[in-house]
Amino acid sequence: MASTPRNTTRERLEAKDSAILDAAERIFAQAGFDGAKIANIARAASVAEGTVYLYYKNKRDLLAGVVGRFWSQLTLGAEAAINKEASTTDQLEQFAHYHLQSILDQFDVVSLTYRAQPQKDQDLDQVREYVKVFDRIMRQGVDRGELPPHTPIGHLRDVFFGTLEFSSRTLKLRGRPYDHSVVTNLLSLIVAPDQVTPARLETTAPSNEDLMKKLESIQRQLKELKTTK
Amino acid sequence: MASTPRNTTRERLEAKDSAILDAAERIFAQAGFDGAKIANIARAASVAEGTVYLYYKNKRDLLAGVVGRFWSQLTLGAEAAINKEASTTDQLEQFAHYHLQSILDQFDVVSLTYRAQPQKDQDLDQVREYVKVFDRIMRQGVDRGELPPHTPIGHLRDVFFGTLEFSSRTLKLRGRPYDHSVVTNLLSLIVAPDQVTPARLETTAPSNEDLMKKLESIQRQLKELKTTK
DNA sequence: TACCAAAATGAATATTATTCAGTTAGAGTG
DNA sequence: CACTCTAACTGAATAATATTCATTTTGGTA
Repeated sequence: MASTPRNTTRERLEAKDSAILDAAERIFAQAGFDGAKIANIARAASVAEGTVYLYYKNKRDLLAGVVGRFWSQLTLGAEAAINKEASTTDQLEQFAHYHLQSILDQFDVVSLTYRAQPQKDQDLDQVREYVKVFDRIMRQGVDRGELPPHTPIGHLRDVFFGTLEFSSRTLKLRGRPYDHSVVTNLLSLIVAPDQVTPARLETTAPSNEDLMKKLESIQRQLKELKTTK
Repeated sequence: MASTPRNTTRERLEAKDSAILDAAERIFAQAGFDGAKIANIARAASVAEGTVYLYYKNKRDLLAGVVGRFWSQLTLGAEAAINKEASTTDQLEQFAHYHLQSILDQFDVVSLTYRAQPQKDQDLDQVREYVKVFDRIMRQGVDRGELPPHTPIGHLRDVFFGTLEFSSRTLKLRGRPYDHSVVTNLLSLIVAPDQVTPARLETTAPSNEDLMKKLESIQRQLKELKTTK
């Protein structure tokens, strides 16, 4: 009952909790929610099966622990990756880059996030914290006058995270690695056009080759018209 | 062995399959994947538990059946909801409206989609079919000259579906109904600026971009001519 | 009608998440 | 240091449920 209870007991408990989460993360990521057996997780963490249930109410709660820790760490990493002195555009790019890279890197854990939020239960708090990183950059951008005063931050938040997540799935599906054009493209949509060097949609200015192709197409259609007539 | 085997046996089987899918959809949507018991689904479909396994290899396969049917029907509905004569912008708006409305309406079934795609297995074919609706509109838009020739359709596809899906989650989370501003906002990002805002003043000599626009306009007029014949 | 294969049944089996009665460890106390 | 008491831990027992399979039913065909 010391007034400074920084005893080793707490440390031991936290270490064990950590070991369980480590094992669970590895096995969940590898085998998926259904494929992961509590018996295997317990063995990997060097504890008895029953011990897992002293730390987590059930399998789903254990998953929530894994996923929550993941997003917490992601939030820390994001804040480290963003230079708060930089322009809004640059900060957004830094964040988008960090986010896409991270969710590609740990795609399996990210996928588990959906299993952890059964329908209408409240979101994981840690995910909500992470999302606030975006809101902060945007609000700062408006305050600084680098974004229009009526910027619809809420809408753009869904554009930002939705696009990056779907892009990551597309890249994974095609077996492709990180692709920065995804980030460039997204940014050109979100921030005012004149703040991004390349044109909107990263559409390169039409080359003479493009013009020629278009002309050939028109020529073809003219020929068709003439023959149908 | 009739050459027209439109016997009642096949119909009976299909009706039973349908009944099983109906029951499964209802119970999966209501209770989630884990909460849904095969026993309940079988009872709701008025068949024995074993019968379910004559139609589907296992519970996950049954879920895939439910989800696949859902996206197939969505594809049909989308094609009916889109006026192929309308401008690209209008078609996109029709599709976005239809999509957002649908995934809000049947949010629970949509959520199940993720369970049906275990990690690195190939996507559900029916989802891929659905996505093609977007690609078709965009390709048509480029061909018609209503979109720039280098429009990054692949990227924009992720923007489109990612944004709408995340927006639907946000709306559900907040207990909000369908909100058309989501669609408007998204479209203003995707379609070329000059289709939403007035063109800027051009004081410089005509660029390739200007030439291209002129050509595109001509092309559009030619197409119209062709179709009116 | 009799026959046969396909379809259907549901009790039995197998797999696992979860519980709990019993055991161990280690901090506090004299 | 020995003793006590509680919190932490254990793993065999339990419960829930997905899946199987030996048996029965059905419906088309000769």
